[in-house]
Amino acid sequence: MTFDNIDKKLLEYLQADSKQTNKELSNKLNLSVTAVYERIKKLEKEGFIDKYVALVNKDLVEKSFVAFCHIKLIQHSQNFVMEFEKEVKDLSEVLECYHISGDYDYLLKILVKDIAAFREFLVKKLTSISHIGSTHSMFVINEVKHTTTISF
Amino acid sequence: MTFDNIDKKLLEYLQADSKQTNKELSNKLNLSVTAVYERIKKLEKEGFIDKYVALVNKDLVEKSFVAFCHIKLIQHSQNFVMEFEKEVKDLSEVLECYHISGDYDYLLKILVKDIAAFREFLVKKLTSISHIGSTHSMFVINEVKHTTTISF
DNA sequence: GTTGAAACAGGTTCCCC
DNA sequence: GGGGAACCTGTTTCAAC
Repeated sequence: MTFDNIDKKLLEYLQADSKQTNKELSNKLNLSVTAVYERIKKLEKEGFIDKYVALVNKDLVEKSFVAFCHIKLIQHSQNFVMEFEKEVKDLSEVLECYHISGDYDYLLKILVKDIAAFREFLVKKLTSISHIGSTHSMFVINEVKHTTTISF
Repeated sequence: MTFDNIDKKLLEYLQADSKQTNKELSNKLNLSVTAVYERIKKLEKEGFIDKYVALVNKDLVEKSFVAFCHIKLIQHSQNFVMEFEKEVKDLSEVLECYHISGDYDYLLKILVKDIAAFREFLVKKLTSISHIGSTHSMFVINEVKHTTTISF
């Protein structure tokens, strides 16, 4: 499909603020409202836009503690990998989980209330998951940058 | 301020899909449309909702390569830290940057087109930033989980 | 907090170029 | 593909309970 520079601009605007009206977008893009509307519908239909969401301030809702956790599995048989990944997906404290190259197998981003809640999570939930060998945690001291926006 | 269980439910719904109508939300929450409307406005005004955004499918827009990059600074004087953080914020390939505990000072999440683009980014942009001591990169083999939703 | 209704704005459709 | 106008759905405001 065609995906031109106007579409890229449009995606950048919608990633910054999805509540803008088509009229506002049409001004920024020098297009008519109809054209903007059709381009957005096209981007939605073709899957360029996954979904529209509200981003919540984690500090105000008492989820201020962020940690990254490296995890090594005991074994790497397909069964072990699949079971581990399935169980991790069900943990609401785990916002992100990546299978990565390097010394460890996985990198997890964890969000909880405070360090006590993190300890609780680590002991009660994470390390009780099947097939975990070792873990290594890093605490976030400061969030320097955090965006969901892909730039073109 | 009051922030009750209905507000939490409401935030969960809006984090999952911010394009729902107030009528749909009122059904799920067993509230009137007016009540939903007022709660949302309250959550926006008090800062619980940072913003509304579109989430873009990175693979369709040719940004399929994700890497995490550990960075150690040469020195940790306030000037060095501030300069480094300022420069990192301006790099569009860096979606996230955290000051963390542990062997390295920072953890960065990088998004680019492919491994060639990553090499380019590393050599041309990242390592030319001031005060960087050493770096250590980990490539994402598979994204097991990735959500922006905070659970309550 | 609820209901209902009125006013308005924006999304959506249609027809034109 | 883009533009303009009509239409229609959802948001916003308000009054009364």
